Amino acid sequence: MGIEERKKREKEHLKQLILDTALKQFIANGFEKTSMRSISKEIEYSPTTIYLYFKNKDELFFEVSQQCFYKFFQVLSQATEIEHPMERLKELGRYYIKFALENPEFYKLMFILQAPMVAVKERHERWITGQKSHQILLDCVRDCQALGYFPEEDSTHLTLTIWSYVHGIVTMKTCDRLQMYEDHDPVELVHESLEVFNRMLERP
Amino acid sequence: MGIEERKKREKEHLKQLILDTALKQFIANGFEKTSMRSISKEIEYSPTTIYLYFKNKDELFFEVSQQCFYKFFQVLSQATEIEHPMERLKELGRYYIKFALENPEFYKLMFILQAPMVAVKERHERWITGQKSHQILLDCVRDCQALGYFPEEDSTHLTLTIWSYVHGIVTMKTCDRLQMYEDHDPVELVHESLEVFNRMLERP
DNA sequence: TATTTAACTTTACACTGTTAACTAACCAAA
DNA sequence: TTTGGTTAGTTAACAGTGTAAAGTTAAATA
Repeated sequence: MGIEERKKREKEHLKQLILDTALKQFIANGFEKTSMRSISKEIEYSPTTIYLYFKNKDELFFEVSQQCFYKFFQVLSQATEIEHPMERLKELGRYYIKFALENPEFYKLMFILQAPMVAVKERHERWITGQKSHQILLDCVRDCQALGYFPEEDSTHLTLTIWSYVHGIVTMKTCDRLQMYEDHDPVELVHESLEVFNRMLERP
Repeated sequence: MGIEERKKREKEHLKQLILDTALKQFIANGFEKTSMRSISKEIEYSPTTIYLYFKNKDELFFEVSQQCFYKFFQVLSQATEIEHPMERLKELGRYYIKFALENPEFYKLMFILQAPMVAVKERHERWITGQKSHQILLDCVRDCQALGYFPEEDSTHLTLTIWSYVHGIVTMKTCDRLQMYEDHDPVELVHESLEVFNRMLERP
């Protein structure tokens, strides 16, 4: 029965087209200006067709965020090549910041906007994609501790603390709050601050 | 000419009523569900009346955010009583987190949402209320450095780094991203992490 | 060939921010 | 006292949003 197979393929294809178009408009215009109608217009289907493939806007953007997390994971994975865990930790920070500054709209969707989390909650699903990236950082922290760094700190709490800092500086930039430092270039501030933090990490 | 005085008073009164109502609905229902129309309904004026007092929604919520910053400033000011700057720094962190966890909608408006910053940009205005709170932290950091802590770090960069951490952990909680740590209570995680960070700060 | 099913569209509802045109009250000058 | 202008507020309207319900059309099955 190849017909059903073909139909299933076509359905999957349209679903992917919706996702790709959402992602595309999202990069181009941001979350606020990407609507069910604007997506439907671009793919030349009626707005309500999207609802045959996604429960609602939250679900759609949850799945878009999944794709972002996949890219994010790939970027962070680059750092795993570095052998010395402390160097790897610092490189992870740099890759994290690089990704966030280059893809601010992705970053907001992944870590700030409510939409995807609403979907997670309603599905009673675990936020696996997020956890996967987090695991890279956790492993690195544990490797550092095995070498004597951060003795007696709980690895989970320490990981959260490091992640929070990076998340904080990046969010500050992405949400335009570094304007406060009037005579400083925001991007430069981010990098200067990361260096301060790295020095804090390395103190014995 | 007392008549004009009275009229001016009445105008000011209505403007304040709009602001208060916006703030109130904001606390109760959050930004998303607070609309020009919902505010106008509560104060029993037509929706367009608000536009006689505020240029648009961004301006209105910028002014609401100013009020939030005032409260925020007052909370942080409590810490200035503590004499030892290192103790004061840690207490500032606790007050910061307390404020953010108790007023998540305020916090989002102040540090995450675009609306108020759009207004700041259009006004070509300086973000003074934000700077005022920041100054408390900066002063404290400088006092710490005067006592020999964090030698050779640029005080501005260091302040930004500390602020970024606190902002990061708080944003993680406020934006529901601590769900990732499935078997942990989010609020507990925040406090555990703050302790880790405080220990990092105190290392000589 | 008749009936069911799947894929999609049309229509509609209840919202949103915002603009332009209108109205009614008040105040000052002729 | 009447006229004209200003002020404060309203109504109507536009263009947009997410989404549910009902209707359509073509293909698959009995």
